[in-house]
Amino acid sequence: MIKIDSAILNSEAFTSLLEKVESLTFKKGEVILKGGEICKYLFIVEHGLLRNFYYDSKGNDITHWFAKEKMIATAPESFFNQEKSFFNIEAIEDTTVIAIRYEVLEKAFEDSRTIERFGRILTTQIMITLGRKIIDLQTKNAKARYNELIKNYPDIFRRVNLGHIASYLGMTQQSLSRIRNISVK
Amino acid sequence: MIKIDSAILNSEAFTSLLEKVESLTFKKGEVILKGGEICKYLFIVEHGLLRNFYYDSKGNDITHWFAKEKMIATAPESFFNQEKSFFNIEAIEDTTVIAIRYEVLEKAFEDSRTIERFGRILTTQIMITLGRKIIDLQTKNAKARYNELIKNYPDIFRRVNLGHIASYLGMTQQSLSRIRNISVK
DNA sequence: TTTATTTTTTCACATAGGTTAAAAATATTG
DNA sequence: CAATATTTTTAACCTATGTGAAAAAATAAA
Repeated sequence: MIKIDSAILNSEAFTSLLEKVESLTFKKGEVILKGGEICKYLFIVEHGLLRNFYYDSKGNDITHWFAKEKMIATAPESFFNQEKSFFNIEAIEDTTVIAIRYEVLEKAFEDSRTIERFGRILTTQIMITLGRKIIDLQTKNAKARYNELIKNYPDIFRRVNLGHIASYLGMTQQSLSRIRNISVK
Repeated sequence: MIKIDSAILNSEAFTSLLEKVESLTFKKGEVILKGGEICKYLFIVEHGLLRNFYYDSKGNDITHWFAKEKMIATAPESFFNQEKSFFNIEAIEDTTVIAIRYEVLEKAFEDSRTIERFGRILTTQIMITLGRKIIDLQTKNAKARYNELIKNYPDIFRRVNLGHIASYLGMTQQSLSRIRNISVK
């Protein structure tokens, strides 16, 4: 989950980019991107909550990422390489986003050094965040991953149902339910 | 494991950057970066094999990444943010690298649009690769992760000992040994 | 070679977490 | 408010993988 610093959001270069972006609204439950489509947008969430998910080989719905206010949501591989998406994106709450088209962002990278730099720093930080998630999955058991999540995102359990959180953590809903109840007792 | 396209390696801007980089050689077994230090270099492997690893909460040595010829090795968080490293890097084989200092790279990002773009594209592709590894850890069992690895990196078992590969795959050495022998029979 | 060292395999047993199914709780709708 | 749908919990059982220890095999060193 990547937060964009408001200093950047308020910069001149970013303001100029903002003139070329779209403001979109999604209803709770709405699917914004379906697997197989090419992801046209990079979203920055203004209000609400998006979920990036995919179907594994057995057809299970697996949450890959959540994006709440000020966070970014997209299907990275599809968006940045403009190829068919493995991921789906849906709105878990009524959500408004700033939606940046691929061509607009590429153009902004051409035109503005600041934006290109922002893009590089952003992907760098996403890279670091993903690295941390790999470490968690590689070395922590289910309970430790759960504890990590509530430490970093205490509000998530109020906003997202258990099944989605469980798959995000790499476990079944039943396991998450069991773990969390043992934690309380 | 990220490969750098030779077209980029041969570009003018990159050639100019190459004048400011260092060529370093490491002996097999040599530790190049210790956890707690600040990672000064981004390495591009010319010959040999580097291993990026860390110690988990129980003190186990966990492989995070391998980098063979034309691949990149660094401690991303430490290098890009110039903070103390969680990761260690060691040479698994006698290895020669192109070593780019942080200040040199930052300067190159300032001076050259091409290099800054290269940096952005590079971190984008690393981001995508890490995303794939998360999917594997989240949804595949030990045997499927093993099969995935031999499909993509058939030579790795000749160059790296089992324990390092096992921790990279998020399992014990004994499990990997068991899995691979069942696969054969 | 022979010996020492490192790496890999094997085995018996333990356990975290998966599976399936059902019950309970909660939310949504007419 | 009753009826229906959705989400969460519980429980019994199962399986993949971990654990600890040792043997075997491979590799390196003397």
